[in-house]
Amino acid sequence: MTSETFGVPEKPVLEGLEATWSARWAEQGTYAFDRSRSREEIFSIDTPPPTVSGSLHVGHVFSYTHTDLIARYQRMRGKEVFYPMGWDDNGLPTERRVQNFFGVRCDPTLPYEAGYTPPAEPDAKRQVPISRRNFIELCNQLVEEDEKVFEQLWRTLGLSVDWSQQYTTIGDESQVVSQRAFLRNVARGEAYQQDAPTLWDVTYQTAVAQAELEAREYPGAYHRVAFHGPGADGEAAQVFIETTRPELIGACVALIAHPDDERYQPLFGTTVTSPLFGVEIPVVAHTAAEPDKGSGIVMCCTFGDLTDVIWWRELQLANRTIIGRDGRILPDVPKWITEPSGVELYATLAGKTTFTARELMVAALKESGDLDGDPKPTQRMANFYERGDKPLEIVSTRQWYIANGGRSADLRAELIARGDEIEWVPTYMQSRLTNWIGGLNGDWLVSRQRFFGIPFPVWYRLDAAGEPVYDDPILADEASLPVDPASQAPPGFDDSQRGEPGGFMADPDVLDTWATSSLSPQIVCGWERDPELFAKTFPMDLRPQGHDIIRTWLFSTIVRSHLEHGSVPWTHTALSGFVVDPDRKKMSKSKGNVVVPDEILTSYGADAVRWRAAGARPGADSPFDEAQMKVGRRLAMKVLNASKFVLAPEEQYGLGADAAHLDASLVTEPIDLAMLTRLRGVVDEATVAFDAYDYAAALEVTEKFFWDFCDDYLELVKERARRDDAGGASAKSAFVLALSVQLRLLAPFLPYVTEEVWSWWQEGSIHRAAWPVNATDLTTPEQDPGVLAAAARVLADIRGAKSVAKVSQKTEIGTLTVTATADALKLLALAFDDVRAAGRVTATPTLTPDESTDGFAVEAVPLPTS
RNA sequence: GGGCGAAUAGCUCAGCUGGUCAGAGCAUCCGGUUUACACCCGGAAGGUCGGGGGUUCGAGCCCCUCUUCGCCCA
Repeated sequence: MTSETFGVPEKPVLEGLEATWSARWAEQGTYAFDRSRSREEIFSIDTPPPTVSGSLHVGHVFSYTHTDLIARYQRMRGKEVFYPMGWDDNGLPTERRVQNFFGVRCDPTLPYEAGYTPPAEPDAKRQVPISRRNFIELCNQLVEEDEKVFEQLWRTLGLSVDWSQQYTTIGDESQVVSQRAFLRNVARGEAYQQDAPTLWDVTYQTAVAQAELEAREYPGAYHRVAFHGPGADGEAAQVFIETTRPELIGACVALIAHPDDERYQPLFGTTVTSPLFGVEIPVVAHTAAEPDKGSGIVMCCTFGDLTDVIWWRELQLANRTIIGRDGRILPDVPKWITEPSGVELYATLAGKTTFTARELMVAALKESGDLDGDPKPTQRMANFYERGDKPLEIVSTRQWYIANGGRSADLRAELIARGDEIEWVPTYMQSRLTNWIGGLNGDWLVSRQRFFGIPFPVWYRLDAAGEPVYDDPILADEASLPVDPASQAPPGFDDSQRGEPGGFMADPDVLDTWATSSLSPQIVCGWERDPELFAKTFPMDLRPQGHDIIRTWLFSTIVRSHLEHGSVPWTHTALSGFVVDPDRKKMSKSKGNVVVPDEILTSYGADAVRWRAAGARPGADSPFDEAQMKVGRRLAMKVLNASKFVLAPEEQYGLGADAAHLDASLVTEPIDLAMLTRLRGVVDEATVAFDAYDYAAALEVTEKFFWDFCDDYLELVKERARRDDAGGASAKSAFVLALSVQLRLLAPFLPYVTEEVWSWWQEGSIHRAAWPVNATDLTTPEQDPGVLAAAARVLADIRGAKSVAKVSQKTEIGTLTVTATADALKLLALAFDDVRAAGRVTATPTLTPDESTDGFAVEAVPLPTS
């Protein structure tokens, strides 16, 4: 084999490696999944589908790199890696992006318009209403373009994904899986519909699940308001409550105080009347009332907050809804308000926003004298939908739920136990799941009043009056999935009966996006579609994800798998931290501190960016620091240059070593053997670290060795390596043996530069090569690594002497005295010729044994330069 | 208020079950045009390991407590 076949470039560069090799990998199917392998040989990864309507930032780049490190390691260990990529295009983020991008909005009442073209100059403020089908077409069009951009970025980054295995959360396969899983939940009684108080976002006009809540500070004011009771002797007595929401007085159903609160004990069981409306209100006791808050007695409404819901449920209070889904006061005067003045007041509130209604109420309370003092401003915690900017209202609506343990202690215990079956990286993250499950207080609300999502495979019969019969839904047949009930008629009906009395109507809602992504293992593994694949990949081996979505994605995936399969969805989960800006603040678009991945990939190269990502340990947040990328780039560059030096022919000033030198029997020099002995330790450590998903530690130990290899060993031995004798052969063989092992150890981190170098002298892709194993890759005899350490130590002191003398490192050493213990000197002697050559020691050195010395004492005197 | 995590050189972090554990890289400073590499090489300086207690022959490492920061949940 001559060097012409492969060839080492004169001046290797990093530029262009991404384009060259990502194309080659695609062409040669380097990362293609071979499904003929057995379950034991397969490692399956439940990749997080990124939200395509968002933009990728450097945090994504880091966490996807972390997964890829594991994928590449497992592949080199001989596993067939099942590594698909998904795109999360389902749901509200896409709707919002389509609205802004095209300047349209969905109006489900409009008819479909074939060949519709959106406005040429989109105006986000004047969105053109279009039909649901047109809207969805635009969603599909946009996500397709977004997904191409994402794929290109992932390919450049070098993710070893099998690109033939892609899915989207809105795609047909996801629809089939989501609908089928839902139908089975219904059949087993795990999914049900209920008319119940629901957290409602008035902006997006949709129900919101507990997991999507976010508590935020919200400015408000305490209003001290009088309710009226009969005094002891028939005189009117006043009971003061403090509320931040006086507009809800008309929805008041009870006043509640703590049972031990002596101030209010006489009132329990009696009634008072509400101010302005004169409605009779019971006074009751409940332990959730806080005596030291405000006046200690609180007004319970339909519904001001989640505590009101608890009271409503536990105390069986009346339902007095006055706020509609649009967040405005309902138009009709409620039947419980009968006082003429109350009716009149209500009429002025009807149709107003809660904000306006509050102002009107405050004015009326002031006038009637029921407001005590001025409102006291406060910051209260209010629940928000995580994407919304108005506090959530609680309205009564009919929604679909899936059991998640929120209403069953047994199920909670089972789900917590599933968490125990999973290996967590890092382990402490498990407590976040356990705590979350423990704190659940309601089932999982899965219906959303949105458009771009997977529809419920459900219709409702219409009775003779045209009213839907919700108790007896018509469910789609599994064989007919995916189904769109809005355009398809249920079994036994035809479309002319849609909306007619005696006919049917479609369930108008779509499934929560988490209801689909919670099935990602079922989607990618081919549940019910490809039983052979499913058996070989499920339960999956690894779920990588961010720690911020443990309560949503991780938890809901466990729920679905537990309910459907009675198993965990995967055996391991690895949680990535965030990339934070240098001030340790989370990166977000609104703060303007987002680092765009393309820029750093272009400036430093994929290998350098991956190197930096690998330095962030699992679960730990990592501040972004561009200076760090330079270090990764330097490592990649060093790999190129050191490899070139070893492999290039002599006419290129290389050592001319090649694959033919991969012969352990040629390595005879003690220092060469010592270096390889140390490398064996590195292989062991890196392997142990990777097995524990600690890629950062694997990189650290490998990198440390590599720099020492370059700076000390290579420098010590390179003169001898040029010789044409046994000593030269020993060095060349040691070089290529060490290079082969190190390239493979670095391959998961630096896939481009290691592949490039591998191609100079080896057949096939390094990424399909075997992870180094000492028993086969490093079979040289054991040698005390102290030989190398001693030589490196003395060489460092010689360099130091030249540095202090401010002379060139080329300067010859005239006097050299080394003092150390006899044993240490013995080790040094085994490599002393190399030390003398590397240090340019021309004079005869003096070696002085001294058992009292610790380490080496070196005195080196450079010769004066002429 | 509860849970989890973190606090080690100017910066980013290693320091595994207590005994060469006071380290690395970056930045800084000094020096070197060295036929692998100026996208380089060598060298130096830098910290009473957040504060206070305790356990121990011995503590960044274990226990208690306080302070600060981050995330999650109330």
